[in-house]
Amino acid sequence: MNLKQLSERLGLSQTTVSRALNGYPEVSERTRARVQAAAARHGYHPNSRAKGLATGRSMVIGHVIPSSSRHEMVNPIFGDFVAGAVRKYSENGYDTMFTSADDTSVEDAYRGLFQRGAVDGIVLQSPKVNEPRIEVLIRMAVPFIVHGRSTGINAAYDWIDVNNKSSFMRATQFLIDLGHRRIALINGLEDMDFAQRRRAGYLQALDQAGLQPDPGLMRSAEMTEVYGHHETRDMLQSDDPPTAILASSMISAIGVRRALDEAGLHIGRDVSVIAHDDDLSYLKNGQDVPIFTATRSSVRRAGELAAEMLINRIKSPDAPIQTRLLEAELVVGRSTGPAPNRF
Amino acid sequence: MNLKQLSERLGLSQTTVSRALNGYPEVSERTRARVQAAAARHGYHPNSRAKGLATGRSMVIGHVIPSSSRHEMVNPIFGDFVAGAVRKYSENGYDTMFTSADDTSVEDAYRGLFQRGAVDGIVLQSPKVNEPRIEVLIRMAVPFIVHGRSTGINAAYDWIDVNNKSSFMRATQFLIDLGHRRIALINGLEDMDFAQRRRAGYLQALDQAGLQPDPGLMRSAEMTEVYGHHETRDMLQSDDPPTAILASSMISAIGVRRALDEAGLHIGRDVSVIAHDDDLSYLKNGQDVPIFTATRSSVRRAGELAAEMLINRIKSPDAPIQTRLLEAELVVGRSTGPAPNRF
DNA sequence: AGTCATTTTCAAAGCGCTTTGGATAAAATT
DNA sequence: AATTTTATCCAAAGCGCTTTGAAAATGACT
Repeated sequence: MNLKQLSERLGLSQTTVSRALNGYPEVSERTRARVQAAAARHGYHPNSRAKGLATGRSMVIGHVIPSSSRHEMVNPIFGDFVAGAVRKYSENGYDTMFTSADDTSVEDAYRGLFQRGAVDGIVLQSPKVNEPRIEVLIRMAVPFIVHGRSTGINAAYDWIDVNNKSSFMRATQFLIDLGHRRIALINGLEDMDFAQRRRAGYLQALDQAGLQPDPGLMRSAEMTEVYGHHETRDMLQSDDPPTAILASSMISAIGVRRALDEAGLHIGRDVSVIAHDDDLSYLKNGQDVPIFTATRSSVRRAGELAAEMLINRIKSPDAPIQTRLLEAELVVGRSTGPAPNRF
Repeated sequence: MNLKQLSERLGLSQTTVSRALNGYPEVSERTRARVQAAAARHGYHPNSRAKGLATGRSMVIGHVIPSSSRHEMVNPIFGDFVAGAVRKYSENGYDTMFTSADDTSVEDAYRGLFQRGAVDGIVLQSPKVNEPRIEVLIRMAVPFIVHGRSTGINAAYDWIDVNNKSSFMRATQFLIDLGHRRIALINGLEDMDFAQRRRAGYLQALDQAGLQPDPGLMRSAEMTEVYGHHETRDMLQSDDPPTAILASSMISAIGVRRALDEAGLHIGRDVSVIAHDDDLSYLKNGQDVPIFTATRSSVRRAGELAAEMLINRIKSPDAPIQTRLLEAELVVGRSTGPAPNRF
């Protein structure tokens, strides 16, 4: 059932039917009601491709799946971020399109999506330092938003980010206040922008306390459970092991916990742990009492906000740049305590 | 730059340019080369909506995000399944579209996607028992594939599934062989088809060993970490606690481990644990030695296979029904051991 | 009753592509 | 040299919608 057939059945022109359905005022309410009833009865669904062709808008937002080709790794925050965003898109009549691309062809993937008219806007996730994709998007003049930021890119662009630096500074400070001096940082991949900022916060807190950073206590890799376990075990075997550990994700914090358990160490007493908690739906940090002391910021909420900001950008391409910095909350759980072996 | 402009610039008709670009034989190789060069030089990207309108195919596959509205929960396997599928789609020239829908409007979501021509095929994830969505899709005559199956639906449809029953039967059998008699099942939501099948396997193994199932040892809910922890703690407090636990996911198994740790019990010695492992990229079950004894089946691989099967279905709508049952592998790790307190 | 303003409807063009059914030029056949 | 094949290329129609510019119908006002 298409517009033509529907309009013939109603004895009206396509124009009138189209207008009736799209809420234009140039059509009497009686006619509109009649048209809507007929559309519902015959299950008429306007063809979105034809509509897109005619309007020049696709009503679709594009995402590129953030899978690092190196390790075939899907970021665990992906699901929740997307769930938040997609819901906002739907509310505003937008669909969502995904493409995947290995690192070599991301540029083509973005070009593909936008230049062939498949999407009206793009979300860029997991930016690296000096993220080249940002300039690609700017050059294409596509509305986009970055989830995160990219140090080294001076151009202005819309972004939404957690204040990674301040939250890791605060967490480090918290551990220092508890008397810890040997504090390890189990961070994300070096070239990720968020990882750099978190380290900067960590270093600054150490510096303010007059502590020398120890390169042996700063690890970085993809934030898996196995990685958290491996690095922790490694550090525990050193001559001067850490008494506290900052983990860049709940997933690797779980690995940290496993390594501590295996070593017979009690978390929160022998070794303190603070994790960054994205508040994933399947991995809540406890129910009433938090399991881990954590810097918390809901990635699902970030997805919702990112979607709203992007839709605004699409509606007003020339509006001033929008940015939004979310502050993570420090929740104190049972994984932290005073440093042992104090004088 | 569109086809018309490109063809004018080349001094050729739109027909010829279109054919040259799409690999039709009615065009000389010299012309084709010239056209391709010009297209590349001017960054010509055929508009996919126009193409779709003309061909009647959208070259897009639709997914509906499996978020149970009840708990705003995103299934953790979502990311990996999708990553596997999307890659296969790309290889075959398909894009991927997502919609979200709360439980009340799923039918509309599917209708919307297909009937307005937005997608050529649909993937249905996380089917429940008597899944009504399947009949909706059949009635719409849309090519689709189900990841999982649905007990109670007699109609024939394409599906790919893990042999949940046999793998849980085997895991239970394994625990029985180790001398366990009080075996708990921490399962997914009751109404999920996979949960039913897993329980059926569990019950059958108990039955074959002449063991009475204990309702107090069978739990089911959404498979979060907190849930695994909560149920385990609850069961440990009973008069006759289990000596072994089967967990329906790695995530809840992590909660199980946490509860055991808190109770001062040693996993694999005091209490044995077997988990179902979807082989998620960020949550590998150890590297060399598995952490948990587990029934393992890669959900990413399932995504790839589902994509292939769906693309076949789209290509040949009248081909016989395809189904595929994957056998999970039982990997023995360090979370299982002989039952304690034997006579 | 006649005029003007307003409401309601419509025909047709256009969005950017594919594809059908020729037409033309070059090569092969008689 | 005339005819048939074959290789190239093209004009135009069509996919299903929106939207412009105009026409018809209605109502309001002298």
